[in-house]
Amino acid sequence: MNPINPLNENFFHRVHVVVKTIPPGRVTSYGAIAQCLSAPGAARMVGWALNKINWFESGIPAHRVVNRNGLLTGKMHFPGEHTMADLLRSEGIEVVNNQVVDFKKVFFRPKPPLD
DNA sequence: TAGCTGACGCCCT
DNA sequence: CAGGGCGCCAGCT
Repeated sequence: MNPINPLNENFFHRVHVVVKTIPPGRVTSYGAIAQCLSAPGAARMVGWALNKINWFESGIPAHRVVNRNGLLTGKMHFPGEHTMADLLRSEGIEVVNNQVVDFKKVFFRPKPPLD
């Protein structure tokens, strides 16, 4: 394919792309995505980006994105209170007390779209 | 138009 | 050890 200009695309769009690359049964952190986009510290924006998208409509597995502690901080924004946890469990991820068990093991480090 | 907020992360006190 | 504050970038009001 033609060389996609990563800088040409808004940070917003890039976040969506990266999150989509997260395989089932794996999770990542906001900071990892932000850092992946060469924007360390912009982790806030990552979660904020997911908030404005229709994850179920866009097909973006936002439930696979948790905070640096492996805590399901974004679950409160889901329609159900345990929707996020339920989705993760559905993929084989253990979730206890709103926290991903063995977060380090299921942690997936996303790579830049440019590759 | 300018300012504020926001699903976080790391440093300082 | 715990709590509070600042920084990140871009969309909203």
